Amino acid sequence: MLKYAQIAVPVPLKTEFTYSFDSDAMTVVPGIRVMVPFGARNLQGYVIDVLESPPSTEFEIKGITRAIDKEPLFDRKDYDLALWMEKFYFSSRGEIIDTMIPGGRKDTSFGGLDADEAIPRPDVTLSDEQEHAVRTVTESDAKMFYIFGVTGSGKTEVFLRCAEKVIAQGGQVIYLVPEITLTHQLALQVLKRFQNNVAILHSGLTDSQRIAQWRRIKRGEVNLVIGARSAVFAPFSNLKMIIIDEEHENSYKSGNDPRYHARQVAQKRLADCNGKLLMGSATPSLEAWQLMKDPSKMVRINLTKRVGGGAMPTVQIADMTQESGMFSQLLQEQMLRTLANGKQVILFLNRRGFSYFFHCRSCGYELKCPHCDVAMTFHKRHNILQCHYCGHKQKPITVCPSCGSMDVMYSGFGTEQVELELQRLFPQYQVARLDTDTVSKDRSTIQKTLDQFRAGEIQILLGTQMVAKGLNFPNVQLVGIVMADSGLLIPDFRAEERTFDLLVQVSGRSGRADSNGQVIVQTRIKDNPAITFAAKGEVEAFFDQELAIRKDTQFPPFSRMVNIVVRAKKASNAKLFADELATRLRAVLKNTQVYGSNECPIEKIREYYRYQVLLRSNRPSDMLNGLNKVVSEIKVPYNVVMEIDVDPVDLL
DNA sequence: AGCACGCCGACT
DNA sequence: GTCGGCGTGCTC
Repeated sequence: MLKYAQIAVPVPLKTEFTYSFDSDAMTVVPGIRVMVPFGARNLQGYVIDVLESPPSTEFEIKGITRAIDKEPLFDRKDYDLALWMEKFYFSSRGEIIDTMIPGGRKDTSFGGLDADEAIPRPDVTLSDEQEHAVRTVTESDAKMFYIFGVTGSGKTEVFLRCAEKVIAQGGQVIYLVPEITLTHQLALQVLKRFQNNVAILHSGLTDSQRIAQWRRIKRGEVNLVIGARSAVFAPFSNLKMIIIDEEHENSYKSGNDPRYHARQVAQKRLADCNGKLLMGSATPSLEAWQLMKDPSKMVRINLTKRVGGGAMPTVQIADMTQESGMFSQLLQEQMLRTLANGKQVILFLNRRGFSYFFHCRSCGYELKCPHCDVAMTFHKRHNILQCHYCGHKQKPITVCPSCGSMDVMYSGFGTEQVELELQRLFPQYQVARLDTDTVSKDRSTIQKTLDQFRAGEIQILLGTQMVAKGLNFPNVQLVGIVMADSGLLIPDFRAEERTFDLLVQVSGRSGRADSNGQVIVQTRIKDNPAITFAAKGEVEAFFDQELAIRKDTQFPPFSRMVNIVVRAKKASNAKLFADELATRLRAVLKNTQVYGSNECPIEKIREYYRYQVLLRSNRPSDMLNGLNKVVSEIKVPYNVVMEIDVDPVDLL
């Protein structure tokens, strides 16, 4: 018999499409994937509904090519969640379902760090603090809990015990970790502990492996799921708890089209099933910090002691305005001393490459990527200039392309240059560099480098973000932050929060086994609160004063924001529409400030000129409802692209 | 978002 | 004369 199906397709259109199929020839039920002809292409679609007769005959109805699944991959509740996200994040249901179900969009993450810290120690008895934490979470009627604990205080063990309790009572648990923390080692440990009761959505899985895991979850064969951001969609039918480890991490917010935040989705899911949200970090987001002030909203649980013993390191600041070169006197001396004692050093710098700016001293010309409004980074090893935004590569130049002068200079150093300098200054020691340039070739290099470092074959480990988190090397006694300011110079109200988080996390790598840990923070702005508070180890004081600033200035969490980016190949088209949009928004939105349109901090990326309109409100429903109205009414020209980011984590 | 169609410039 | 640039429109 000829039947019809409503199908969502992964395109940015907030509609479903009607297709026909012969129910005698194929089985099509809601929740399965099908292949459908869509315009000139063939797409994977998601069956929302099956109908006996077509809803309209205004258009030509095409037939479903084939059914992909036998069993449904999602149900009505999942679909409702997708609809909620469609409205909340201004996305399309097709793209949302495509992100929820594995095998759709590619997960761009690559894992691989050896996060010893997260490894549970099954047989240890809990400390009093941990014991108390588990009891509070499992016995209290509250719905949100926050484990605020220093690095190494045993949060993971508390999380796992809570999960065990929930599962023992017949509930199901999702455990979210930041992308880089989900490692083979952690996976093995959790597997050992939960055996075939856990599904691990590891970034190394292939699409079909992911689907296989998804089916196990859907059938209720497991009661625990561990994974990064998108694991928040795991299709449990009796979900009772979601755990978010390292809650402050930005990787919980998706950077592309449904720009969802896993924490928000988690809250939505839990509200619908009356489950508990359990989060934790040594450096909570200010949103969480604010909520913790009111125990009726979120219960705060402190873990104050490192379980393995070991005191927090001492922190010194090196004022780089008084120094020349990339290493301060202090850092050099202490490195020598530490190395001479047979101890190891980790150096952190958040910039890869050799140097950053090409500048002509005759005419002032600055070299930028031809496709982006971004300086090109020089990579010495491959002797190439590269754009870190679009990947464009070109030959290095020695003459100014504008005036022909040879009086040019490269400035601003990255990890590649630091590595060279280290080899020059400490020729008797082995240096290894860990950043995307040294690692992307093959993933095993990370593990190999870390193994060599652990074995003591390498004495100085230099790296970007990659060395900031999770590493636990007992023999590391000195951590140097080569340039703490890099994150502070960007125009973003979260710059200080992020810098502070990073400094605290990196500092946590020093002195894990004994009490002689040392951290040296090099900076040109030594009085910046992010730096001074991190140096003193005053975490709570920093968050309190930062919260006070946010309150005064009415930034989140005391308001909500939406960043609307309008981009087009021709700047004038982007600007024209952005202005029109801003005007409409100003006319319609109540209790909302509308800023712009303005050029984005990065004006051009990949040949697209970018303008932004920023919204801010302390009556978010007014802002979001009004925005919905404007967006549905306004006509976006074909030559411009509009991207709406609700609760943005950065404003670039 | 893709992909096709269609209308103007510089090339074998 | 055509190849191909991107501006415009559409997708059951």
